[in-house]
Amino acid sequence: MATNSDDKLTDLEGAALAEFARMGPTTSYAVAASFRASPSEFWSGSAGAVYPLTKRLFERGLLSGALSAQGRRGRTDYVVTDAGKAALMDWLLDGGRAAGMGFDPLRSRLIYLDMVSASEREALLAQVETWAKALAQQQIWTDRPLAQSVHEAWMRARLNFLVDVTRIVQDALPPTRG
Amino acid sequence: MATNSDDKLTDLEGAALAEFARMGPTTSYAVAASFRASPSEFWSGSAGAVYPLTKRLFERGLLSGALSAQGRRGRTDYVVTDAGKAALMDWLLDGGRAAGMGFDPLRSRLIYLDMVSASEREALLAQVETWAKALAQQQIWTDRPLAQSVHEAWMRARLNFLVDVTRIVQDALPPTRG
DNA sequence: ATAATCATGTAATCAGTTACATGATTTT
DNA sequence: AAAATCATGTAACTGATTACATGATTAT
Repeated sequence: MATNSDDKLTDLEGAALAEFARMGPTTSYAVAASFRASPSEFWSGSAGAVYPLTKRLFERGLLSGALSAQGRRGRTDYVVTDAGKAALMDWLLDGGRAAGMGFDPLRSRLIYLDMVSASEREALLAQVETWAKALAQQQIWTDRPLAQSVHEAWMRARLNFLVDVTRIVQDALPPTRG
Repeated sequence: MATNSDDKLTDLEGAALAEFARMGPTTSYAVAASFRASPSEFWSGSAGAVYPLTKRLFERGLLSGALSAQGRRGRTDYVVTDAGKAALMDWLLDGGRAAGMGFDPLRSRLIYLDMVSASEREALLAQVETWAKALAQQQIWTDRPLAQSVHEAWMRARLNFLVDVTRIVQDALPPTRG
């Protein structure tokens, strides 16, 4: 028999499956909207991303689609299958991948901060601090306390990182030009 | 006159330009190697990514390529042009983008952690902690003290986040099943 | 001599982006 | 009636992935 659980879920696929699982039988549209509502700029939640992705998950047997017949409007409500639940757990509990460093636009820049002048450096750090503080106070997931708590913890950690790194940079780099 | 600085650099392009700037006249091969050596799993540093990217930057006038004639081996050493330096600074000092949340594989999973049992949850957090601690102690950029310091600060922040979040999850979720 | 590394590139594929297109339903 | 939102999807494009292919140079 052909094994169809060839490869692991991508992070976007995993997150999408989790959203379908969380929201019960629901549409691609709703999942896309929930990505757009998240504070991460990383996944656009565009139709061009989510509809093909949903189709993929469906074809792999991880979602089953029941077209809801109420009204004449075309609408497919998906449910996570048993295979889908197993794949979701594999993704969710994958400690190796969870431990990865991911991508951070601030960190990516900081390692080159010796290329700019002290004033430019300070301006950048000050600007990021302002915006990070604003983001930290936002109520985003009023309906999902765990997600909101995680977000707040993340923003706290990021702010601490910023303070830490500001001190490091101050110490490591001369006050004039790098 | 045709303006050719239409759009901004992507993060990968910015980082690549910065690497070219840092390493002086050097090859795509060397830049790719430096991406592979970085602790981030995010950019593969594969030839298929870096050679086309270098070509793009060259065609946009941000890099100029001087083919080094020593030996018969084909080899192009690139230098960052003045336009390239300007573009690099635009990317590097873009506070708005630097303040973005990026992508974190742990954070992406944590917000769904109410879907698993207490023991699974604890196993995941413990596993991530172990691996994160291992990563935190690695000496990666022995030749680049700023990059190394930033990396260490990042891993510290990530570990603090993990501790913080572990407490939050413990408080928020019942000890048995979510 | 052999193996490792330096160096460049392409091919097939995959998955994402923005933008467009359509039309039903619901709210104002 | 008009506007907003729900809902689905496609098209053109961009950029990244893995894998392959080639060959020179350097180290063992």
